[in-house]
Amino acid sequence: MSDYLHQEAPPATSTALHGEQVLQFLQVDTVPRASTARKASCSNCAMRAICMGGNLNDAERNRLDTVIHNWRMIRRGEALYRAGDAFQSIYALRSGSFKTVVAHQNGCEQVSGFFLTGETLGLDGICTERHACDAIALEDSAVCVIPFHLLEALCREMRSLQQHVHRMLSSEIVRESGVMLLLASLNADQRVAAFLLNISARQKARGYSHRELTLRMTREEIGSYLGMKLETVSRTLSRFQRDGLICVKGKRVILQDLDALDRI
Amino acid sequence: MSDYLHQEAPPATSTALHGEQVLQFLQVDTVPRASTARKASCSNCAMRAICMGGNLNDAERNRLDTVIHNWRMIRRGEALYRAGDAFQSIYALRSGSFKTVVAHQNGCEQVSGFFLTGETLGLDGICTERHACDAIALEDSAVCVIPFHLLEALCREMRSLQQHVHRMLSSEIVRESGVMLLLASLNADQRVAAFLLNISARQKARGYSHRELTLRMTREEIGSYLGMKLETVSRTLSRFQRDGLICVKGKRVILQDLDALDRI
DNA sequence: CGGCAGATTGACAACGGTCAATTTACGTGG
DNA sequence: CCACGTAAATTGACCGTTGTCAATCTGCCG
Repeated sequence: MSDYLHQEAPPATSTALHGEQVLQFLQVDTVPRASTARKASCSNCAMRAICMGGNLNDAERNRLDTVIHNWRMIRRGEALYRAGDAFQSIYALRSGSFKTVVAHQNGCEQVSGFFLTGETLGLDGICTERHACDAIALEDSAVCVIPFHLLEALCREMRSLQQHVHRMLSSEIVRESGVMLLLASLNADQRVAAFLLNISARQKARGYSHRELTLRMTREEIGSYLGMKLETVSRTLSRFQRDGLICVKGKRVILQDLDALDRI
Repeated sequence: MSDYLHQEAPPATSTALHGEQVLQFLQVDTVPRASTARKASCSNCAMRAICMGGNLNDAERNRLDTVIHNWRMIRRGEALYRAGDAFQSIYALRSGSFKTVVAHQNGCEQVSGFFLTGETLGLDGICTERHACDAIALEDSAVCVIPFHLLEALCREMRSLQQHVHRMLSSEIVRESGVMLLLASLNADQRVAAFLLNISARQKARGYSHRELTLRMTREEIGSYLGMKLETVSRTLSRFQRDGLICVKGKRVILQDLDALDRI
């Protein structure tokens, strides 16, 4: 159940973030200024273990630094990019969270993914040189800007980086297969349970609590992602609460019985 | 509507296959022998315009030939690879068609894609070094075997090939986003219409008729892919026929009113 | 404190699922 | 070439889950 929505292969070093690293990370995060661009550095980034440079050594990470020139702040509700925008860079999420939204001519649109700290955005733009969806910040967020042609050039020189980029692309494919499975074969209860467990697992991989979640997205956005109406999401969460599986307080959800959720 | 299921960016040279190319292609196809391995060559392959070497020049294609050692016949119903198999190669579909199936512990499984001649299989295996799904031949088929580590090595030397591989991976991501949109926001009629139009567009890109389709998969497989039951697929096709949109004769479907299908 | 977006809950309807009965298509062997 | 057996497809009747519409409640921010 929990891996239907599997977002990303869990990092080999899931030894979490503690003490100094978190502080350092938060310092960066607490200088929010919309649209600011600043020098970014992988070498001393708290996310380096689970981000782009996951399987690189120090020397390699220093080379990666040369192509990651800066980072941007995106305020809640603002777009990092929009469908149709020219594709130039991919983005490593340094702090905050995003949703991606695919739209269709007739006006219908759907949330195609949620992205948490350490995950990578923008891969959809590579094939056509234009982004295929909107990426909207769910809270004030910071992203590292990685110009893709520079990354490609470096990939031609560094086997380890090339491998990482290929794995990143492939794991996005596998993640989406999981969502397809969820949408095509699970009922409403199972979808919501899978969603909660998926967020939980991703929080855990980042060293945060996997039992206390803060859902930054609305019920409507969850529903859109899961292919159901917001009322059904709300009803399902309420029922889970009545049954003692979770405790819901608005956007805060505590998972009280992970095993039972997994068995749904 | 038609691009919900968009499988692959339409090839720049959609000038189709004619005369000699098709004959040559069919010759290859008519030497089916299960599990045979033979020398493959991109340079004189009928699929070269829409396959791996799409944007390569002759010299580059010759270099690509050095990593594509052979091709394999897979009989209808047999697996090219199975979930959990060690990942070593990706596969270019030379003739025939495949379905990919993702499974889950509790026994439920879902068709995650259909692959036609010229399309590429196996990208799901890159991220974990193991395949994430089964690939099953829907008819006797032939695939070119492309050892991925050799392809990666060549990508480090050839910018154009590197770009092609990245685009291929990215377009698989975009394709799956389209399926997610379909599964989450369309009703049964719209899903079936989108499915037919998608197959039609892909046939057209390969120089085949886009009005006369031969659906090699069963109603159950279509239903699995579209997240609905086989009875609903069957009923929907029957109704489309009653309304004069299509003509159904078992696995043969003629699209009589493409515009109306698109407007559903 | 007021205004508003977001969330919850209820009543009812409808779309698609389930179960079952036939019919059709296909591959195998006589 | 036809007969048979099995898998696939079609169609109908009925039911349940989820969507729709509406009322109400909660929480946040100016």
